[in-house]
Amino acid sequence: MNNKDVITEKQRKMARYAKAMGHPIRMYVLELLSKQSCCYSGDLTEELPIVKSTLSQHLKELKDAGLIQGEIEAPKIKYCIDKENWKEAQELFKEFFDI
Amino acid sequence: MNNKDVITEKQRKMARYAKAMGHPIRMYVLELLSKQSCCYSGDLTEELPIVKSTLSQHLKELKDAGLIQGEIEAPKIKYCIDKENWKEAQELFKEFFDI
DNA sequence: TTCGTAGTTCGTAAAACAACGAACATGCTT
DNA sequence: AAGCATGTTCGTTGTTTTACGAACTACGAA
Repeated sequence: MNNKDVITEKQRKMARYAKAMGHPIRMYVLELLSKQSCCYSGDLTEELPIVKSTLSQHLKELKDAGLIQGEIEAPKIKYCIDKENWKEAQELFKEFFDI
Repeated sequence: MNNKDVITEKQRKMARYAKAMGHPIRMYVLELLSKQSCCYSGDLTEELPIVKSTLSQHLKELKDAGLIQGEIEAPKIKYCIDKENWKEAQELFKEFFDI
């Protein structure tokens, strides 16, 4: 109906991923996970200059964006990259930056 | 230098670029400019479902993030990719996604 | 000089984000 | 059952983002 809707689905998806990556703390977490397969929230709270509730919110955002996933490993939660979406993001950025 | 600051300069820079890319309108503009070298604000207002003042704000954000630059060509303003920073972003994302 | 075009800036309002501490939920271990 | 460890959720606060229309600025043309 709206012929002014020129924004593509790819652009929306990339914006969604990019937005999730738009905070230093979240970039830190993503880079860590992309390199070491998994980690626990507690590991991060020790290293990072934020309290656990704030970290929890950042992790939730990354999860909502689909970039990471959490697996219960009581009483902890193991976080890893969501490989499927990670790959999609990878492809999108690759195509976007023409690399 | 704060030695408790585990967040790297690269992570901060990427977060800054990612944040600027974190909106569909801005992704649209960036993709357009990455493909056609330049455009005018008026061209965009016609295509996009937002008013010119809103577009102006988005362009300002892209400019502040360093991803685009504007050149006065009275009475218009010609927008292009900021090639130097674009290249930096390219490298950062490339390294980050390991591509 | 006055008018029109092209954009930016200002003022405003609603929504989203970011951070914290307190309270809560969960599931081991005594 | 009671306590502990690990996180999440809630409530609050202040900031930032997104969007709009109105007002403004800059410049070229009539």
